[in-house]
Amino acid sequence: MGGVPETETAPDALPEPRPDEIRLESVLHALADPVRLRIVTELAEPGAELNCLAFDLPVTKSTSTHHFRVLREAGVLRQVRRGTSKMNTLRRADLAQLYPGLLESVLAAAADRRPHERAAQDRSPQG
Amino acid sequence: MGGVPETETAPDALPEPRPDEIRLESVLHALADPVRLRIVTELAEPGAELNCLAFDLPVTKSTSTHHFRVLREAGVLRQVRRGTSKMNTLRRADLAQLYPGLLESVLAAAADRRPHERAAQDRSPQG
DNA sequence: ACGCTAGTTCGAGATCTGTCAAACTACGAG
DNA sequence: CTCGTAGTTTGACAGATCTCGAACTAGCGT
Repeated sequence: MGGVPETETAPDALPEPRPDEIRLESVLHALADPVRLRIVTELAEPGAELNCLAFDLPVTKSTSTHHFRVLREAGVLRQVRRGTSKMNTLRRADLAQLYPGLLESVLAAAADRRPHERAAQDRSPQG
Repeated sequence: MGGVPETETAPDALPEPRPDEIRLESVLHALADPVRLRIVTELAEPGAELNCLAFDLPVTKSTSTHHFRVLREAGVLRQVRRGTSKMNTLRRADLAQLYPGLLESVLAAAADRRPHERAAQDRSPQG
């Protein structure tokens, strides 16, 4: 199970995989869940550094913890303790170096899918 | 069970989701499995149109069938009956239009991860 | 010390997933 | 019609995953 080594990326950062430990399958699996994909898209806002409960997730706290752990252990995000909270940031640089364009295309695709809230059916059957 | 509508993309094509039915999460989930990722990378060879057993997969026939179905129902590949075989092709155009750059970056990442097998001694020792 | 807020850990349950073996279907060749 | 090849379907099983509630830990303010 827990195979994530203690990386001294930051003093208060939780254990996360080193770049060479990040596996493509794990990243894809981490991104394949709706809740986690939502976390990642919200975290993709420029300069976003949010604590876990700052997200509007349709799950309980314990389930949130689970999803954040999956994302962290896959190498998608970093969690840093800060007071009573934990700040989350995307590991954009690491992912961009390992899998160039991957995160960007996923974010773009997810961003395209999200506007179902503002523009549900934009497509007219007749064109 | 089968929620995949019959799309008349080709006369002998197996039922597959229409482009607007392809969900990002399903694609990511389909690509998150090592066996399926391998299928996709082999299928990414230019002009590749392979039948199911043309792949060197470490699983039995029934498991192969399962994986091909997952990929097809996710919209990643297309299966066309041809004689006694089924030819598989990537739905590159559809995916590129829906999620630009996604498949490409996944393929590039997978190709970088895989060279331990096909190009192990390919790196020219001397110029 | 006390409580509040943020988050984890611990079962537990329901569902999904990957895998196999065996039996089955479908097409083509002889 | 019979045989072989290609693939599917079914049933089963082990393990992963998502989810929850309840109890627990850790820092901050008063």
